[in-house]
Amino acid sequence: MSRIPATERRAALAHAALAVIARDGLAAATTRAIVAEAGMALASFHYAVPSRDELLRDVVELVVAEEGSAALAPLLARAGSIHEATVLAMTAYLELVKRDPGHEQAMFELTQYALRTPGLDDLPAEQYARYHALAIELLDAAGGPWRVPTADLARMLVSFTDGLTLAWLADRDDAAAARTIELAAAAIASFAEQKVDA
Amino acid sequence: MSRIPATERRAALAHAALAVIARDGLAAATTRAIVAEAGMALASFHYAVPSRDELLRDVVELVVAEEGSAALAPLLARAGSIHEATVLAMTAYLELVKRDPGHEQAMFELTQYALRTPGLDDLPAEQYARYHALAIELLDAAGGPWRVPTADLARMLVSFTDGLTLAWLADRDDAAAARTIELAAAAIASFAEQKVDA
DNA sequence: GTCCGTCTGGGACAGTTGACCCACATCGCC
DNA sequence: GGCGATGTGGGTCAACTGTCCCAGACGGAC
Repeated sequence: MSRIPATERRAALAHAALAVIARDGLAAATTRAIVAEAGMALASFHYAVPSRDELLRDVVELVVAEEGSAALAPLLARAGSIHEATVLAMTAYLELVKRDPGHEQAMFELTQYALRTPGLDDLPAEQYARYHALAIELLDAAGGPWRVPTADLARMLVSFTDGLTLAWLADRDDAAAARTIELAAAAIASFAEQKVDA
Repeated sequence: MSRIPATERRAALAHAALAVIARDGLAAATTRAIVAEAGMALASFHYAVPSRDELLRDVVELVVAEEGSAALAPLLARAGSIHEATVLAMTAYLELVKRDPGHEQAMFELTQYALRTPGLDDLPAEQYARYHALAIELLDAAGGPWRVPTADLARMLVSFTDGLTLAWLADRDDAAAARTIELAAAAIASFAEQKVDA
């Protein structure tokens, strides 16, 4: 094993941990499983990271940063109507989930774990603040102005996406998920300013 | 310890397990913690239940049955408009979550665990089928007929409730949750038949 | 009152876990 | 070319886990 600075190892361990969690679940993400995934010796773990929980904190931050900006931002540009844009964006997101369900499930597991763990219990609030901020960006890009505060609509969009994912993970019903997206998009589009017809 | 038939012990263990999971999380629900909560000897565990996973299956079924029918059904009767009824129902549900957040989080943890565990991975689909069926009942009771299939709307309602819960568990923002409910209720009410104005 | 199946309690087991320690290799710098 | 800081590897530790075993206590049927 070549010599690698501790900071790099720490990042590599976070990536390895995420891979293990996505594949086998959070419970299987033991220090041994993580270093095996990273191809390191067990001792490197506690040399690079004070504790397992500390590494999981890194993992959550990694997931939020990566998942958030990289995956969702570019989806909303084209498309004519707001309804269409919303459907496209949510469908693209669901495709992402379908392609790697474990990865998405890993996020939920990490959030639940963080909520239960002293010292990590501040993370979920941060995590969802990031999501909500991202949703605001998306809604702004999608059209607007909106008849209701964009922040409120953003929170609804995030809630909706989470619920959609959870339900699909549970029953893997592609068709039902698509119909739900259609409905949700219609609901969101109905809050657009210009759509008020009465 | 008085003599108790195995079937009763099994039920008592399931309740104890749920209590432990709600309080300390799924990871803390060891066989020892569960029997301690139930006030039993460790040996009683494997006398009453073949394995820990088998008990967790009981717990999921317990949660689905109890949570589902008992908590949500009676909430929707009164109220004038569909919008108002929806707000009332969702607010009541959120109150339930606030009163015992651990209980609600336990459900998510159990679902995630079941998805990862061979032999339990059929449970989440069943669990969500129950939720969806319950939501259909609620929507039927709330008013209707609806402009879209009730089943689709039900799935949206469940997704929405899950997402709402998840977000609130993460940031505990009561006011934001209330505003999200308002929006969601408006969205759902807009799918009511008589509300078509155009 | 005897007996047999049901239930109980304490103890034990092997396996796994997070954390740690210390002797050795390697690197950049003087 | 030596030297101190930085990284590595193997082995080890106590704690905890799910599961099991067995001797005994209790209950009701005869």
